[in-house]
Amino acid sequence: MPELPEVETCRAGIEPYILGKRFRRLLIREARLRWPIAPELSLLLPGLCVLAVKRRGKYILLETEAGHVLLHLGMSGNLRIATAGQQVRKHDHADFEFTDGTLLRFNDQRRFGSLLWTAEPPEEHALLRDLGPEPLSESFNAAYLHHLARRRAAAVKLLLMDSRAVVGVGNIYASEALFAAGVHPGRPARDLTLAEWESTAGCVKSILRQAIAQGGTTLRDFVNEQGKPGYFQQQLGVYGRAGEACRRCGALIEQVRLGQRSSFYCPVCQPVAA
DNA sequence: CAACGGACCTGCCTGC
DNA sequence: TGCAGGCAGGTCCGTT
Repeated sequence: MPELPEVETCRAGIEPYILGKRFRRLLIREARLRWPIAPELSLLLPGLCVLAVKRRGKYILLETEAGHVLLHLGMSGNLRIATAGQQVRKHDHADFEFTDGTLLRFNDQRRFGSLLWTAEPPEEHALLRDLGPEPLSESFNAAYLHHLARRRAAAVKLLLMDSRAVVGVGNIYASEALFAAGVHPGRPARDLTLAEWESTAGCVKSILRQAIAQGGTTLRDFVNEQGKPGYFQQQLGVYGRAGEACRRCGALIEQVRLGQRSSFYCPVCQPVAA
């Protein structure tokens, strides 16, 4: 479900409810996520304060005096602010309860998400250590991509979805950014010119910024901390639109499979040859 | 190194 | 109506 815009929507949404609050307890209903929730976390968390609510790639980090809670939403994960006594729903795997009564509830149908603890600086954690640059940072630019891709025969879309190359870009926004850039998703990454990387990097940034401004994309079930959907799906140019007319040229949008993921593109706006 | 397939899960939709 | 198969916003891990 969530790519960077949805995770950022979630982070920004929960921040005002939990920043500066003190954990009273952690209730774990189902510990079997991508990795099991460490049982010690229930003992360790009470009494600690949320000093910051940060994001790195698709991870949400809750900073405390003693370490960081690392949250990943996987494909179907979600964080909601619940009110006291609110009915527990299917797949509500964990509740963070604060001393003022605020409840942060983690729901994840497919259990690909994770809830971890690290006492070391989070950037040194095994899961964050090798992550590439943030797409909205200066270091994510054409020169970086051009150099990184010089020996990569794999499709450019797969490079954009490789978290060691850049974080936060998933299946929707990779297709959307390449459409905006006019680059065919299946082109070998090493074949793109510096000018094409210029366009691609710029489009990744602008698409992500627009999606964040719209509260993310809701295809099936993404909702923010209040249970409200995002609105970026109304601006999707190609994702999920196979057989429909390109909004720019009218040609029919095509769908191919790259790295076991559905990929969408306009055959006219995104020609195979540069 | 890079590339690929399989794995982890639940639920929904399609077609027989 | 049931059931098999495919698909879904992620990403780690083992093998070539």
